[in-house]
Amino acid sequence: MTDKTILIADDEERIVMLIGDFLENAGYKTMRVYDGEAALDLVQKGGIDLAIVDIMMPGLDGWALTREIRKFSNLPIIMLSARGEEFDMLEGFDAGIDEYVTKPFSPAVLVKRVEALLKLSSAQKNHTEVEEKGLKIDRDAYTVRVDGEAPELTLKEFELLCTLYDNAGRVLSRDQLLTSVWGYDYYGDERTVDSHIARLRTKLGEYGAAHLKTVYGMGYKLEL
Amino acid sequence: MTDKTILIADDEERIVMLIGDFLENAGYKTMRVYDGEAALDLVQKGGIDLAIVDIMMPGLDGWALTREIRKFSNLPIIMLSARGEEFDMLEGFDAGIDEYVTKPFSPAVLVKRVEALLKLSSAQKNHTEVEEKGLKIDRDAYTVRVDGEAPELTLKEFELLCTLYDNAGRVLSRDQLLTSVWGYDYYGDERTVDSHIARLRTKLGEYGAAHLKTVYGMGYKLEL
DNA sequence: AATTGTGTTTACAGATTATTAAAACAAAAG
DNA sequence: CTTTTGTTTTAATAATCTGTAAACACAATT
Repeated sequence: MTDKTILIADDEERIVMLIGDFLENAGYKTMRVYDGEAALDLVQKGGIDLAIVDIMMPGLDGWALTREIRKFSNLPIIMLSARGEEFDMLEGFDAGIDEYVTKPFSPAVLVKRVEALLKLSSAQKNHTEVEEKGLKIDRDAYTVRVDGEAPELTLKEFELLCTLYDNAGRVLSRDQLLTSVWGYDYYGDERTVDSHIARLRTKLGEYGAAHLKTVYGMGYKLEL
Repeated sequence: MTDKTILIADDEERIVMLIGDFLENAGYKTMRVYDGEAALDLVQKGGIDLAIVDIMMPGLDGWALTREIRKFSNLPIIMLSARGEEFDMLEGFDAGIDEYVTKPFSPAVLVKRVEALLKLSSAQKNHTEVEEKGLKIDRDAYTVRVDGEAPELTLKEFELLCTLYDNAGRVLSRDQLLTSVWGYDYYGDERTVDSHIARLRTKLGEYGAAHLKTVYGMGYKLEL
């Protein structure tokens, strides 16, 4: 099925349960938390495909949470705002949210938004056929083109590259890469990432050497 | 640059101008109308690549307009809805709209949606217009021609080939192939697919060897 | 310059996955 | 009923991928 995991963060337990159940009925997996810190934790761990966050939360509120997430990820974010709450939409979109929904809302509408947003972001990813300076990824065909070449990548290499690509320009730690590519329950050596990076680099040739960068003490990043 | 023409239909002049200017800045041509009838006229005349229509319009409203357009065209349509009209959106997707945006919205978001939608639909078109060299399938006659030869395929082989053909360039998992060719309720060994692929490959001769590819760890794909 | 922490490279065994061939099974045709 | 044809399963073999380790290289720190 869809197999997408959606994070719901709101301090009103009632709301979280309502949304959560509805989304699960629609075929999504959900993770439910009641404050911003917990949400941030989970997003950092990886494996989340979309987040629904309330503006008003104790501690880390919706804005702050969004800002934190945007430091390392392009995760689609839907913001929940209560009617009457000051909500400057322009500011919101600038801050990095992708959608917003005002309470009260019909859960069905929310599900539609979730679907639309997931479709949108996956469509964007799929159609990166606009030559990003030499690198072209086709997620349907599982192929890569770089500088006219079409190197044969293995599954792990391909997924690793996709993850780096989706977060292009951002440094990803080995741990983040492991949970993103290998899964959150992977137990194994962090050097594994190094090996695959190495293989990727050689397979991507000159482009790999130039754009797949190491950040000493931090991890790796792909610069487009 | 892009050279795409976008139709904007809304009775609120302010909105039309706002969207229009923004889209033109983004490199699109725009046509602006203030009611449904005028919009329908222009679409029928042709030359429109995408339409943005408001739900609330005098005369022909957004729903009716969409329904009329859908009678003769798959034109990508983005629906604008005012806050509070949210419930109606559910029907929208069924009625044939491709995207929706709630007012108030950030113009930047709208442009993003337009881009995504145009890319999506142009990709779909490309797919049907691709000239298939080498492989020709006649679904009525249940025959295949490849490199001048006309290999005799069995039913399963033929259907398997059709499925791969319809998704050419896309990797399909064994599971996807099983449900597509054998039916969703098929319970059986995934290796079955392998066997048929093997036979297809030999029957399709050189073409099969060259174009019917296996993606390690994922499944199979047909490259035209 | 030596030390320590960190990244790279290489090689390889074990694990996973795919291919092939053959046999078992099922359905249709003669 | 037998034969033929098509389909599925199984098992053996082949190909390939992947994680780890060890040696090496490089950077930062003292």
